[in-house]
Order: sequence, then structure tokens, then C-alpha cells
Amino acid sequence: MERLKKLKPVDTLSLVDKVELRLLEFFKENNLGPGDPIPKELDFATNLGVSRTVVREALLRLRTLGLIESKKHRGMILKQPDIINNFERIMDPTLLGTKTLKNLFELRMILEMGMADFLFEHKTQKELDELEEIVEAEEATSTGKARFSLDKEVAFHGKLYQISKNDTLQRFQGLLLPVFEYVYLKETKDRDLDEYHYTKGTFVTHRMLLDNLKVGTPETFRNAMRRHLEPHFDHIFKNGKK
Amino acid sequence: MERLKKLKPVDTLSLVDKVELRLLEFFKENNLGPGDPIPKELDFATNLGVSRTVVREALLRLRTLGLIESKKHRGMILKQPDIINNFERIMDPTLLGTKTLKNLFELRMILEMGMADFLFEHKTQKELDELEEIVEAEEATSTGKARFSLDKEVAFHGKLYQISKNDTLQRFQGLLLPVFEYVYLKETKDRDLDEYHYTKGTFVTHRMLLDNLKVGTPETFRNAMRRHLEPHFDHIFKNGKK
DNA sequence: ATTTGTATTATGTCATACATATTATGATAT
DNA sequence: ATATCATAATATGTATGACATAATACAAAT
Repeated sequence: MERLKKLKPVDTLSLVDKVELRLLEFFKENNLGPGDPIPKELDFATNLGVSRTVVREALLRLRTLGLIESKKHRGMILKQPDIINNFERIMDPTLLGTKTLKNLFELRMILEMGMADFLFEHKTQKELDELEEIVEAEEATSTGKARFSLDKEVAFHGKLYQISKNDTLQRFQGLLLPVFEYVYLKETKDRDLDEYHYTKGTFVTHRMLLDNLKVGTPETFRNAMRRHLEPHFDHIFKNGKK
Repeated sequence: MERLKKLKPVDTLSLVDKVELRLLEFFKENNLGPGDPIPKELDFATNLGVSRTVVREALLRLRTLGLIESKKHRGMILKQPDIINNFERIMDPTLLGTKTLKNLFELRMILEMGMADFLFEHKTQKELDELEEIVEAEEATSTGKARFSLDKEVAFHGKLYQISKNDTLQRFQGLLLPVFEYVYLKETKDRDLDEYHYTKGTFVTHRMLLDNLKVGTPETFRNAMRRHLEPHFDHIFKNGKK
């Protein structure tokens, strides 16, 4: 009975699984890179000794992952995989678990805290002006309280990501946005941000962040951002402990 | 001729595209979430008025994205999509373009800069001890110079991510690792990190980061981390300007 | 009660045929 | 000769029907 332990499980991979792996091998063996055309489905099928169906499903997977692009009715070529794109289709807050949502919300805060150096490195006058406009529009409608309407919030922080000049980061935050909104709304239901007590009596507004971005340093900006995000940090850390 | 502008392009979506969207709608309409079983392929096919082939391809896409799990020969159920998993298969530095690589490298630095608050919030004595071990092992073999072997580097920073207690972040960094290594190696070829001149004459070692994590604050830690990463920041920003 | 056989079921795989869009090529008209 | 229009060739897209296979439940057997 004990001897059964020696028996290693046989590969239970489906044909499609195997073909997918073989295809990836094939691309590597032949040094195929983005832009290169690949053989047609039928050729793969006959050479691999499987039906076109199987080849097609394997190719479809790689296409779904963004590794292959299908020129309709003409052929397929390898493609530079688009990392972010895969997220987009599944980044639906209603389908993600609460734990993942929490993680993603935290991730966004980490990004905001960590991007300071890139902002200062890449900021331009034009962008500062645009940010200025956003803040002014905000001030015109705001009551001076801590709570902003969600769209103003999004506009301001979105602009920051844009200034970072990192496309991947920018698109990534675009994906995190629905999550942010989702959690934000849930959060503001629980308690009233207007009433929130900032540790030093004042809260850091978008205006202050902007001024800081203009004349400050990455270091001062990080500290300002930390205080700007304080309600969120507080919320996360408190809830984690209760 | 001008009137042609009014003509909006007809939907060029393939049947599979449409079915994929319909399926997603269906899940929402019926309030289906992770764990819930979904109708079988044939039922979808007859009800949608398309062949099983099309339904199957649409389902396969969602499966590839991790939205659906197929219990072999028994049926399919909705699944909590695994955000990170999709990355893993395509995160091959040789297949990613240099621009994306640069973005991802930057992204990793942003994460390291931004995670301080979470480290201080979640750190435990046990983890500090483990980090201590890592640093000691490192010091035993190191010459005291700025350059560390890659695996020590990975061990230390990997531990930090672990301390953050954010699974998504942790797995994300695991994916970024190959990119980091890839860029790191290219970087250290260009110039010698041993010779690197830190702005204040000293460089921040892992030991210092650890001590800071023990007795400092998120704020001091961020500043320490910034200086620890200074060679990388410098490299990125210099190259961007030339 | 545990094991073993059996029917059922939904997915996995196969084979074939036809539809459709793209491109190239050649035919036609001005 | 240039531009426009048919035509054929090609590879993917879609449809259909069939059978294989694995998971499960339940009956049968020891």
C-alpha cells in the first residue's frame, strides 16, 4: 500500500494543453518574434498529428493572451503581448472577491505613494497648467471640505498618472479605477469623510498637492500624498484589525 | 462625400466576439458569481442560435482569462478570476518590447517606494528575524560594496513584499522578477555599481533598511529606500534624457 | 459496508463541408 | 494607359454530426 507513493501521476493534460506548449516551443526553436508570420492551422494540424480543432483551440488561447494576432482570413502573426489588455476584460468588481478587491485598492495607494520621483522627473509646465485647471474647477464647486466628488478625484489623480509618463502604469491605474470607485463608494457609505479628523487638524487638498508638485521635492510630495490619503489608510488598517 | 462621415462603421465583430459579450451579460443578468454552475455548451448554442463551435470558442476565451473553470466532462462553473495568472504565461522578457520592459522596471521601483506604510503596519517580529537572517547571510559573503549578488537582492526585497501581506502585490512582484533580473543584468553590464557615487557619500544597505524598518517610521523608510534605489533611479532618468 | 460494475452526461476530439473576407491577378472600360 | 471592376485563390470563420473519454451517481455484488 505504501508503495503507491512511488507512482507519479500520469500527465492528465488535454491535447490542447500539449499543443499549446508545443506551439510555444516551436516559436522559440524557430526564433520567431513579434511580427513574424506563423504557419496556418492546417499545417500545424497535419504536422502535429491532431485535428484542426485542437490546433485552433490552442491558437485561440494564445490569441486570447495576446501573443498572436489573427489577420482575418489571411493568416496569423506573432504579436507583442499586451500585458494590460488581459486584465481589462475581467476587471469587474462584481466578479472579484472582496479580498482581491482590497488588495487592488491597496495596490493603487502604493502606486500613488511610490510615483513621486517620476512625477518630478517628467512634469512639464503644460501639464502643471492642466492640473491647475482641474483644481480650479474643483474649487469652484467644492465646499472646502475633505470630500470631493468622485469625478474630480478621478480627474486629478488620473492626471498625475499621466504625468508619470509610464504607459503601463497609466493603463494599469485605468483598470484599477473601477475597483477604486467601487471601494470608495462602499467606504463613504460607512462613514462621512467630511467628519474625518486628520491627525494634524488639517487635511491635504488637491491644491496643496499641486503646489507641492510645483515647488516641492519628491520627498515632500510623498509626505503630502500620505496625508492626503490618510482617510483611506486609516480605513484599511482599522478594518484589518477589528 | 462629406456625408460619409456620418456613416458609423458596422460592427465587424465576429460571432465569437458577440457570443463572448452575450455570455458576460448573461452572467450579470442572472447574478451569477464565483462557484455558480453555468449551462452547458449545447444549451447555450441552441438558445443563442449559433453552433456549438462558436459557443465553445467564446467559453474557451473566458476560460483562458480565468473567468470560468471547466470541470472536465462534468460542466463549467464561474471562477474567481486570477488576475495575475494571465501574466505568467506571457511574461517572457524576450517577447516583451524594450519600452514595456522599461515600464515594468519602473513599476517595480514605484512599488518598492510606495509600500512602506504597509510594511510598518503588518510587520511581525518573526518576519523581522527572518529578514535579519537574510541580511546576515548577505554580510557574511559581501565585501561591503554597493553591489550585491542578484539572489541576495531578490531574497531581501522578496521578503519585504511578503511582509506587506498583500497577495496580489506579492505575486505581481514575482512576475516582475524576471524583468528585474533581465534589466538588472543589462544595467550592470553598462557600468560598475561598485563605483557608483551616492549623493551623500554613503549608500543605503539592506542592513540599514532593516534597522530602519525596526525602529523607524514609514517616512524615514521611504527616504532610505529612495537612496537605496538611487543607482536605478539615476540610470533610468539619465538614459531617458540622453 | 466496501467494492465493483454500469449508465448517464457534458466536455474533449475528430472529420468534413461550406461561408466569408482578404489579396492578387487578370479583364474590361473609359 | 489608368482606373475600375470581375474572378480566383487562400486561410480563417462557422456549422454540423459523430464518437471518445472522464466524472459522477447509483445499482449490483461480494
